[in-house]
Amino acid sequence: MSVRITEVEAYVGEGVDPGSHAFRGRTRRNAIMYGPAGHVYVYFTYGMHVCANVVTSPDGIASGVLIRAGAVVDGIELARSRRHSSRTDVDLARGPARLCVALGIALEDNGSDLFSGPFRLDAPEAPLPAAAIGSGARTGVSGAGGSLEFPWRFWILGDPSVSPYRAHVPRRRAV
DNA sequence: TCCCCGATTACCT
DNA sequence: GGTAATCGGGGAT
Repeated sequence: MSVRITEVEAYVGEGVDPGSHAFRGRTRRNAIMYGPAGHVYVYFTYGMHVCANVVTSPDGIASGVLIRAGAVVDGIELARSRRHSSRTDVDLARGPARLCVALGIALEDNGSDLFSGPFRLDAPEAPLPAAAIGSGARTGVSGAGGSLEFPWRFWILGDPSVSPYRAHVPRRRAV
């Protein structure tokens, strides 16, 4: 099956981007981010969800682009069977964890190569004009990393498969 | 070891 | 619009 990617977020590396898993340096979890570009960095979060990034920098330098949402292009029956709780087709891959379920991306796919592994990334048939792409603060990232200091969320304007923007500040435990 | 909280989602009212 | 679910990462002790 395939999706057309409609929303992404960029994360760069060590000591530069406080929203990045690699901000504090290399760990077992983020090791793939430090590898060569074109590999998939998959991580587990909230005790139940999996999200996927494409590594975008040369070997030794950490970075990644989180794939946040997509619209199913082919294989919609398969996507529906994987995303049983999805009420509408537009929600099948609307959100980073939902997208992984729809595409069948699991933790064990961490590190897979987009040029030789089970997943592939194609260029769009026709590039979108810049005016069709929105940008802003990243979703769900606390602190400065989630502010407009790092306006590295990009989405296709008006596309219904783009995940809803959460403007609220992450909850903080009351004193 | 302990402990807080997260690159979220589904389901409730 | 609010919140429970659920567990591993990694900083703190």
